[in-house]
Amino acid sequence: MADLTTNEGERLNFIEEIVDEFVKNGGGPVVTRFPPEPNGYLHIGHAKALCIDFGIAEKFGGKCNLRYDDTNPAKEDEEFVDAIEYDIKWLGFEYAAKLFGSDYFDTCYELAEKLIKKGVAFVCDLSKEEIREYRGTLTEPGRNSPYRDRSVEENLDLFRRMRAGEFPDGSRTLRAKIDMASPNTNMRDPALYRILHMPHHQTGDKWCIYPMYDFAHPIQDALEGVTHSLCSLEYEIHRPLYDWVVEQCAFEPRPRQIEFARLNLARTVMSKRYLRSLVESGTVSGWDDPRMPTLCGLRRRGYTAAAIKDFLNRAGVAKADSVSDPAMLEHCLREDLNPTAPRMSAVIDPIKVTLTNWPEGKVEKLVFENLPGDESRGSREVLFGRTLFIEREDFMEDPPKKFFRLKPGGEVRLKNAYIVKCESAVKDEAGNIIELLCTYDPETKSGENQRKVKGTLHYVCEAEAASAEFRLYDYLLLPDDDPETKDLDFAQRANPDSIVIKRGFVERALKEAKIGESFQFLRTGYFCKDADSTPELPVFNRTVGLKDSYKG
RNA sequence: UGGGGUGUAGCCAAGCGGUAAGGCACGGGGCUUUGACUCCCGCAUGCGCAGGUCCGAAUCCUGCCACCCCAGCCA
Repeated sequence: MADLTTNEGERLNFIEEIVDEFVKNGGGPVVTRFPPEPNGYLHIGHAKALCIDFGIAEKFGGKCNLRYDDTNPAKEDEEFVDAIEYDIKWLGFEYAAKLFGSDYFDTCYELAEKLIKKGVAFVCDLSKEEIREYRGTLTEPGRNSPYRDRSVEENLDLFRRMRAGEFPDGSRTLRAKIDMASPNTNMRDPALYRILHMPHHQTGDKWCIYPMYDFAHPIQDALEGVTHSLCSLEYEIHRPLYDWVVEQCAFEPRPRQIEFARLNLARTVMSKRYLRSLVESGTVSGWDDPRMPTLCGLRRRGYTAAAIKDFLNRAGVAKADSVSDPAMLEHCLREDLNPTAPRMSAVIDPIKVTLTNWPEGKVEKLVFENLPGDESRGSREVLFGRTLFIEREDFMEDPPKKFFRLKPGGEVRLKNAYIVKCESAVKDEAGNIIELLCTYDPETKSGENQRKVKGTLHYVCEAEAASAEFRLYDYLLLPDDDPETKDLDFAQRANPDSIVIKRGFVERALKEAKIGESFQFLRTGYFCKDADSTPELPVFNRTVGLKDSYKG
């Protein structure tokens, strides 16, 4: 009988191996969950967790739930709920159910009473500071709370009154009775419930006590039938507590927590605190600034869901702390965009070219394939005439050896048009080159002549040109090894050139492009039309440049 | 100094006692009306270090080193 779980020969990551064994041992349907806290926007690090949670479910024929981890109303907000769902769907994942941790508050409460009755939880009157003092340190054991031995009746009474709102915030907690001498400080009678007189975005003012993550999460998992609760490495130390809760609540079957290393990207900071500071300080235009590692930022930049997922899959899943190279993400992006993005012409930093032997007023129509190699994408007409614009960097007055572009006396082909020769450069009083005077060879029209020249340039003809704004992005952070700034904190390592705005020209047709549409601008890179575009001035974000093997 | 983890190439990452996969990056070459794409070729006598077991060790054993996480009424 065919193996229904995994393809033969396919290498499984360590989590998949565990799940595979689970399934082969008759463990039943696989259930996972993606548990974001609705307190911010999803970023590419969350996308890794998303890929793992949904990927495992899909690979083993199971399901994955979206469950908001909303046990702390002080930090969360409804506004993030919709944004999170939008991003998940954009990535192409479909959750079996949309749930809130707060859906289980009643059950959590009942289980808390159950633990009190079992004598493994107690109401503690110690203040935050006192609890810290009693907890001990990494090397010294803690001391039992003086309230640890209250009777079940007293604990029950106190807990019910906590729920009834009789006590102020911070005055009491419900704590697990585990082991104040445990070398794992998470096991030193951790808090299970705290008092918080604060309305919750889902449950309103029904509650004034809220369960802690460590108590609520395993309960939520078990109640949903989650078989594998996948999370990042920092929760490894919480696993004994997770298992303790499952054990004490007597859940069967037991969900299993497995931890993996979170995604890190070089020159990219993913912490919510840092991203928030970038937004609030105005360093970036918002959470969806194209320089942000948030999914909305990457999307606006022109990154595709397919490329992000491909990158995450290639980066792999393991337990070793690692820092991935953004070059791999960019590779995946180009690979995704290359076969689909229409080729268009755009000149980002223009310099005027006049073809002195081209008849004044004459305009010729050229034919450009929209996507060479894919005839189904059709072609379009592009105008060509006496006045053109090329990239300033495509001309050098005194070029090095292997400069295949324009130079005095040199020839290049203008893409899909003619071979032109640079006769002279016109300068202003300051010596800046302001125009190139060239001649064209009428015998060299594309497709009609075999004469070859080494370089081919892109251009936009004046008759064709529409003004456009180009936004060129770079990392928000300076390199780690920059001697000037390497020891500074993130806030002081901001890259002043993380955005460079240019004004140039594009083919007229691009004015009609839709917001978010991606193109490859010939010889320069992949760009996507930004929402800031107006009918008069289209704006293009550089998603990623083309690879460039020219060593100037 | 306690406990929990992790160390394989510049960056990820396979490897599960039988003689170091793959991807990215990088270098060289072919093709090219995008210096793109694509196609060839190269890239760890070596697996944190030191011993040991074994015919044979990245895989097993011992010791050491480095890095990450934990002392929230955050998640």
